[in-house]
Amino acid sequence: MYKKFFLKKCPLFSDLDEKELIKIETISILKRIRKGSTIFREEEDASGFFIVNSGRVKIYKISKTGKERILFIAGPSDIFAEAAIFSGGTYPAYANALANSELLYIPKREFIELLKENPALSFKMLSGLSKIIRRFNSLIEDLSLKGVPARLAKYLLDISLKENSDNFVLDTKKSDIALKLGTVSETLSRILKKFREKRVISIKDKNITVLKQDLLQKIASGFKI
Amino acid sequence: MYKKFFLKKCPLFSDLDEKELIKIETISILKRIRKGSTIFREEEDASGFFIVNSGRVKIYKISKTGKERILFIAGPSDIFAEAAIFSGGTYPAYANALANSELLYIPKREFIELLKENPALSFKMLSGLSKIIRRFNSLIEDLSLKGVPARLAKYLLDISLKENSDNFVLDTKKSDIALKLGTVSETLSRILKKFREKRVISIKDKNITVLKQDLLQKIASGFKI
DNA sequence: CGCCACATTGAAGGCAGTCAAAGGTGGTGG
DNA sequence: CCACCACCTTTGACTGCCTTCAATGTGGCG
Repeated sequence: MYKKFFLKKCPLFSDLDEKELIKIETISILKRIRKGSTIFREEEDASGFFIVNSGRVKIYKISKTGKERILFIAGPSDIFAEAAIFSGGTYPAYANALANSELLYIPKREFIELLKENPALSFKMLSGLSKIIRRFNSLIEDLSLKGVPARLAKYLLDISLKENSDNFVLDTKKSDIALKLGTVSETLSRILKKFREKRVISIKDKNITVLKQDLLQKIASGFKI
Repeated sequence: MYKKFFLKKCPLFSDLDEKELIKIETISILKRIRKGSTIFREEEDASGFFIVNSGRVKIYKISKTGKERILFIAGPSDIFAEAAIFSGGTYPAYANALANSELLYIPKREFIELLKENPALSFKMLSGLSKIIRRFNSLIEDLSLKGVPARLAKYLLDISLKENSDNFVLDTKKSDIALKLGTVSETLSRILKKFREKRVISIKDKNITVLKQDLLQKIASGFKI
């Protein structure tokens, strides 16, 4: 069936056998979410977690002053809110669809039942959760050790690495990239301009070419340009 | 036996029964670490994880510029480096003893064997890991949404809550507190001075009294004094 | 007493956020 | 097909927080 195809692509379930997959498939629910819709809010009761089939979902916090901080943008085959279901009964952040999205919803109650029956699944999820810890760890490092130019440099290098090319097109609007980097669009704009002036990159709209990868790497590790 | 007593206090194992505890006890090794000693370095092979019996251990990163950023100070019954053993084969940070410390070391290989034989253990650990994720989540929130005065206010409130008193003595030197709050001692000094001037707290050396808890709470959530 | 580590204070400078305004750019409806 | 609108992006000016550097203060201990 349709859903199983997506389950297989999710690292959390990638090692499961056919029988286990079918079980998860049966308890999961396919949800179509319209762009801009809120999937859940912070403090809301966590009734389950999600896997992204298609589209993009932003997971974010809002400060008392109304400022938004994106923790994570979940794309196809990413899962989110999975930590919520073990400890605490509420979601720790907001989730909102950046595009029309197709999500697989796995209800907490049924999934926990499943875990109890399939202990091997627990072990696999341990590794999944510790990957999240790694990601948070690196996010903390980024936030506390580096300034915005370094975070941006790292972000660009990451894309360049993933696309395996010095030339790539941003798939996110710049104001969202800014939020993801923990800054605002104005600052992002200025720093991109600086990078361009220093001939570190060339940029035309969303089209970016890395001109000096070595320098960009130095900037990513804190070097001031 | 001696070791089991500490295992029980650790949230990760709090749900385990007697038999499971004994098993972990048998594979664990008691280590005495002298103040100032390095327990492991970033990128080192992760051969296992630790539980603090007594003493204090700082987990920190070092930036390219040599700046130190404390991620976490582990005290009695805290565990650290547990995420390292599931994903990635190396430690993601440095660990150094702030005081003479007694640690319980749980070797990775044996522990994984144990998990395979005792699937229920995995399930219980899931909840432990997700608690850690919650903690990271709140750390990220602190770092990215708030300024130093707010972080300091929260830090003081946390201690006050833990000690269950408006009056307490700092057990850490101020320059280390500064690092933990992601700032430097000069800034910490200035903000403490400001708090004192505004009569939010009174402070004499390491002795602090919270005078206006409500105001301190407002500061912790972003209010500017 | 004098050293050492830690703490405090002052002055200066930079990074980044906010506010405001002026370009784009794409989509919609007339 | 064009005009308008909404949204995004860019730029400028300003402000404030925090860091850095440097100097001074303080307290413990040999």
